Amino acid sequence: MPRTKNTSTEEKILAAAKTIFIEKGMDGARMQDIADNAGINKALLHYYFKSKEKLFEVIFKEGAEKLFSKINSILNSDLPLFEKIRLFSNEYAEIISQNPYLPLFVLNEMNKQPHSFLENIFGKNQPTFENLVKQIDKEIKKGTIKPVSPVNLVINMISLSIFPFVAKPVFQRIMNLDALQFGSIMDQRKTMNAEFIIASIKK
Amino acid sequence: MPRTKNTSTEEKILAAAKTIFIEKGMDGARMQDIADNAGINKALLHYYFKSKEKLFEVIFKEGAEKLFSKINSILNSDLPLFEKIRLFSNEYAEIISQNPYLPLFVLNEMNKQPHSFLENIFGKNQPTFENLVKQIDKEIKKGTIKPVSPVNLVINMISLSIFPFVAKPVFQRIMNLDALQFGSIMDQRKTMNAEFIIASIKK
DNA sequence: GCATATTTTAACCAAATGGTTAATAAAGGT
DNA sequence: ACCTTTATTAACCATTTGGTTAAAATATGC
Repeated sequence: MPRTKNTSTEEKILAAAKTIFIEKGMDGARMQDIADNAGINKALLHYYFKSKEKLFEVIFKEGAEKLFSKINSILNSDLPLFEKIRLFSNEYAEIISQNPYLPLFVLNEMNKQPHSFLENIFGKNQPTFENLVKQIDKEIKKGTIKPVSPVNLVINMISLSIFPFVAKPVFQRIMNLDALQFGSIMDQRKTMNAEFIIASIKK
Repeated sequence: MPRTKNTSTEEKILAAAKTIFIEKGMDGARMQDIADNAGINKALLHYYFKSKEKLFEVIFKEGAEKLFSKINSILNSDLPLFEKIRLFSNEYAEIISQNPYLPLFVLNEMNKQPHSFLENIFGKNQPTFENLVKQIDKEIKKGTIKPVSPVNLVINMISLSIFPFVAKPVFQRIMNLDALQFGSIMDQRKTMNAEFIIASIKK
């Protein structure tokens, strides 16, 4: 049999697990489905990753990383506020466009997994938004933006970026959009989101 | 045995099913857990509701109804635009405050259940936003608001209302908020959301 | 009070599922 | 070539799970 030697078994398993877990979630995913999707024997899953939970942990951790790592790095960078908002919206929209089903997966599991599991994964590396907070305070004093709490600003930016993808079937239905129309609206929003946010705080 | 006669068995089942399904989702929910939560024998679930899927259908339908029915009725009412935005944000925030775990449940299942299931539940009753669209066009022509697509405006309003609850564990973690702090921020947002939206479109 | 219909339960069942095992195949080292 | 280690597989196992059933309890109509 012509086995593609370049993708190792472990990589095939990870790719398959990602597909299945993100589509079905921890509870809905079946080890047999992951094995089939990877084209290997089910026992290999346990040979390489010990248990379903351990395999899930790897996939979840990677997904959470992809989803959250950029938030902090951009929002705490040294860019001017409006540029920062634009960069965040654009880059973040891009990440999510490329992984449209990732947010729902991660959010869902963060709400369902026990606290101990999350603690173990996220550990103590508490992000900090000091830079952003100072920056916003300064702009408020300068009078360039209205008084706004940094927490709510961040919540708004993230909400506008992520939620449309999480609620895709809802919006498609209530607004009667086919997949193509929905896609092009999401494309518009890549630049629009930042302008919405800026307009809402600009004085 | 002193059976509380006022709550019928069927009602007890529905209440328990709601609790378990919303907490665990279709895949994670166990019929035995629902029976235990209702304090009855598992066979009664099938006696009253035939199958897990049928029971789930009832709970999901009720949840989706609660979540979506008000969107249309408010957005298509005859109120002036800004009042409409305020009413929507306030009322919708209230609904979700009172059912904080409902959105994730509904969104999750809408993404996971087969198209046929959703078609069967939502049927043909296609909501229409004609009123709102005309209203927005009029305000744009009058020059009271910037040019904005109604679709994106509605997406923004709903995103800001719902997403913070869906992503509660995320926001609590990245912003280091305890449950109380988070709750008080959500309270602020009940009125803030509308002002954000209005500020973003006002000329 | 009694026959009938409805409700409830304990015990049971078959299928599915995560996980294991023992044997086989392939790779690596010498 | 030969031995050892690593990788892979088919068959198997125990438990869980949605669902059924037959009998018991309760309510209903007369």
